[in-house]
Amino acid sequence: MYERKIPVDLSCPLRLTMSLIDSKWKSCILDELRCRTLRPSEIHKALPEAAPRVLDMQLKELVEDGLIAKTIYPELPPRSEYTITPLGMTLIPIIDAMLAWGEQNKELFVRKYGAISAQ
Amino acid sequence: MYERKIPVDLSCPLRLTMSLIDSKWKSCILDELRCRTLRPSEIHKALPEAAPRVLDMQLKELVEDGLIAKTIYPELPPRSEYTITPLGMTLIPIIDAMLAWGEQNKELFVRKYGAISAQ
DNA sequence: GGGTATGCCGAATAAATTTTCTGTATACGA
DNA sequence: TCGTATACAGAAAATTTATTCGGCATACCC
Repeated sequence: MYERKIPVDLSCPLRLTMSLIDSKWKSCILDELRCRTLRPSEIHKALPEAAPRVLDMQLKELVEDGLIAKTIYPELPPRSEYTITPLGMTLIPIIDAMLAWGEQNKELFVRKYGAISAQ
Repeated sequence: MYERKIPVDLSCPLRLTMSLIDSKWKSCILDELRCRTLRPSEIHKALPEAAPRVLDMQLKELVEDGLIAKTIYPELPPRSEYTITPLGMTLIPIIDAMLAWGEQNKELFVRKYGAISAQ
């Protein structure tokens, strides 16, 4: 993946948690997998705005971090599935809180930035 | 600040919330200001690992987003203070949840990455 | 004048992340 | 043989974010 040159201080619990989910699509992936199993192609369909390569990389990192699990079936054509792990499930309340916050305060920022806009 | 070329879809509530706090130090700044007013120099002291220039920029963005407020006193030498706003306070439960999660699962990732390490 | 302290900010550089493009592999069916 | 579908991954380019460097302004004190 990416070799960091500047280490991140993961002894700060806030930054540790952040580091696991603050890539562009990780929180969305966890949200998609919260209560269903999806194949890679289905995840791509669910998040069409994401570049497929990035989705693949972030899925791999989520697996490495133990937040989701991957099952590979020895079939042809190849088939695999992603599921959220018990550890990943413990992040869902945080995802939910962010979803709810965004929903509640949406109008404020639509007014400020437009529905689809720059940060 | 930074002019984005690729717009972010803020109509997704999850990504909207994320976009407000996923810069390197924003969540830490909100945590520092959660129950006290701090001067810029005090924020720098509280987060010594952050490059001062970055902290300044992220403080400015947090003000623009209405999550913190800045008071400038017309004195010399100049003095100013940052406070969290009521809107910013509504994010504190999310910060808290991430703090608690990181605290609870710290050992898992210390084993994996070391206390201070790459993502 | 020279040093301190405060708080900003422009610009260049460096690093990290995302995006795009391309290529691999396998077997099925037309 | 050719096209389809599935899934994965290397490499370069583009973009975004972070870092470093240097500078500005003001008034105080020595």
